[in-house]
Amino acid sequence: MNNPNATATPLKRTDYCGALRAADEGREVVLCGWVHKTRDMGHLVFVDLRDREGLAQVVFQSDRPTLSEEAKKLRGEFVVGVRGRVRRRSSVNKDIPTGEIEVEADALQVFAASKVPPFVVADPPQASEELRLKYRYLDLRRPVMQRRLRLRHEAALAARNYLSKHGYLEIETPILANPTPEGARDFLVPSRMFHGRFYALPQSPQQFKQTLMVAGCDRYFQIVRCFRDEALRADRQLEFTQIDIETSFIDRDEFFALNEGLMEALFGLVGRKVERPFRRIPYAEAMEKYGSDKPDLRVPLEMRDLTAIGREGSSEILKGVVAGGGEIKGLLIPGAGGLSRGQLDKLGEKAKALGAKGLIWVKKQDGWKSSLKTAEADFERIWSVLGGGAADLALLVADKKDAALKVLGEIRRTWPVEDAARRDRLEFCWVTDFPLFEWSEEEKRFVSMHHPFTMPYEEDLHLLETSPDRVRAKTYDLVLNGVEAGGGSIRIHQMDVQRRIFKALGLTDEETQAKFGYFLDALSYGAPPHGGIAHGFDRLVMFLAGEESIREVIPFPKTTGALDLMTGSPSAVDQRALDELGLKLKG
RNA sequence: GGGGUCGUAGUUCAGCUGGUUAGAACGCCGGCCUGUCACGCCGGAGGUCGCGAGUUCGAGUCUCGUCGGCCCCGCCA
Repeated sequence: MNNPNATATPLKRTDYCGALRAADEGREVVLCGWVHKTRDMGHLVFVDLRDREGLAQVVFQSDRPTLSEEAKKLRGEFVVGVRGRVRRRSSVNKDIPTGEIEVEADALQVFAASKVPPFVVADPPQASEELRLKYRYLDLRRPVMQRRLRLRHEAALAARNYLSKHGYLEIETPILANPTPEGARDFLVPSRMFHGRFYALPQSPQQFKQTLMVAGCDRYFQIVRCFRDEALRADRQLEFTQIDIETSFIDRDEFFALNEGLMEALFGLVGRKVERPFRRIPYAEAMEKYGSDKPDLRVPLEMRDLTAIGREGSSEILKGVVAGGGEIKGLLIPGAGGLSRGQLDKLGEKAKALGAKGLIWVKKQDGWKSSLKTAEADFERIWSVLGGGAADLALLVADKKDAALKVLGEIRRTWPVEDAARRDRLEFCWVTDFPLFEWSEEEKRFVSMHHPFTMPYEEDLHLLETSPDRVRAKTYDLVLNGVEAGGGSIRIHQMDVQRRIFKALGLTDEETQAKFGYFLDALSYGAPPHGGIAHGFDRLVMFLAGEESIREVIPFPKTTGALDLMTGSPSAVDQRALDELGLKLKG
């Protein structure tokens, strides 16, 4: 661009726009950044200049007519350098940190012009997420996004420092690895050297990190990308980042404390207090009380079992459910006794949508009111078990146990938390002792709930062959406000136990050898007792940023349709690439 | 794989039970303006109503299909 004011050599930045303060008054500075906004007053032109640290106001005055003319040509998102003197403003702008000062320009250099951007670069975003993703480089210029990138950096740094301080070494593991036989769908990578053979991108470095324990590394961690070819959600991406940790000679209490300290360090970055130690809730209890394996403890409601009232009470309906092997669960909602008939009907519809046959409600207002017809003594008993008061509402579901827990659990989970202070709390807990196996309807066999290397409780081992579904595993999920923030387990380090697990999973020796060959070999060369965890880094940063989607803290995320709207990936490849890999597309 | 919801100027949206010239705000372009900071004032340009079929005298509006965004279920060891 023709620019008579340009100095012979490019202007060299001395300061960030956003870093200038009243203390810089009188200094000659050079700022480099993007034109955020111009206000052309005729003989006076104001330009807000933006860089990653913030905004500064630059003023061009008519006593330098050529310079002023150049300034009038500036448009949004032009990249410029400005030299000038810092001075106090005649009227302070209290809304921005640099509002006390401005830069009186004496030189301007346009490094690059810009097309008119598809949306205005400003907070909050004035564009749909679709458009923001397509022009992510513009979206990321927004101060809020810059802060999130920085926060993510600081969180990774804090995690590294914390774990390093506790004796953990960050060790890299392969991205090109073997397909995982159980679990999520793998991303496959064809091999050019071996047609018909494939690498897989790791769902997690699980086997490698355990191998590092066998290798004597003792304490490993890695902030590592993981890949799962599954449906995307607000809190799930095809590729995501874990803080992956593994420890030898592990003491579970110490390990919980280590991880709680890590949370303390991370949330300390945003000035949030973390209350320790975290509550520990066995899986079975979590399901009974909250109907969820990741309870949101900000919701101050708990379920109770009322099956005995069905069995011993006067209601033929409840009696029938119990006789048929069902159970009765109750949820007391304090202060909800005033709900109208219409609101109660809505709740009933919601329960039905969740698969319940019906929802029973009970109130105590001028005598008992309920959708259930039964003796007063039954209501008295329900009230006594649930601890109800006059203004309260009780919701009951009589059904198969899992169904009843699920329905009331969902009502509990989505019940609005009125108290703002309560809503803002960080409610961490450990949910421990998940079942080792769960039945797969699809495969008609038991599959690992966590993964096949998870240690069962010794006292449950005798159930392995007779009632595998009743075997508890030494697992632990870290749950924060109803979101699974991390999960891990103590691993099996004895080959004989590992063999019994594989047998219970219905795998033959040949299959296990083919699928886990090297790893079983490794376990038989002196494996230390060990265990570990993996934290969802994106989800944690999301919490730190106060956001509700991990896309807000990932620079270049994919849409829920698995597309990258900026790059257009995934994309087709030409025939030569396929030929080289020995691949042929169907149809 | 299934359900819900959205798609209209560059952007965010409005547009009624189908009706003749599709609007607003911001942005953009031009002009004026010496203290603005959501600058102001005057003027202007800008539309394949996501795409494709269908119903109808007539479709932004109704139907079907399709593509895309978001949310949820399944799935996510």
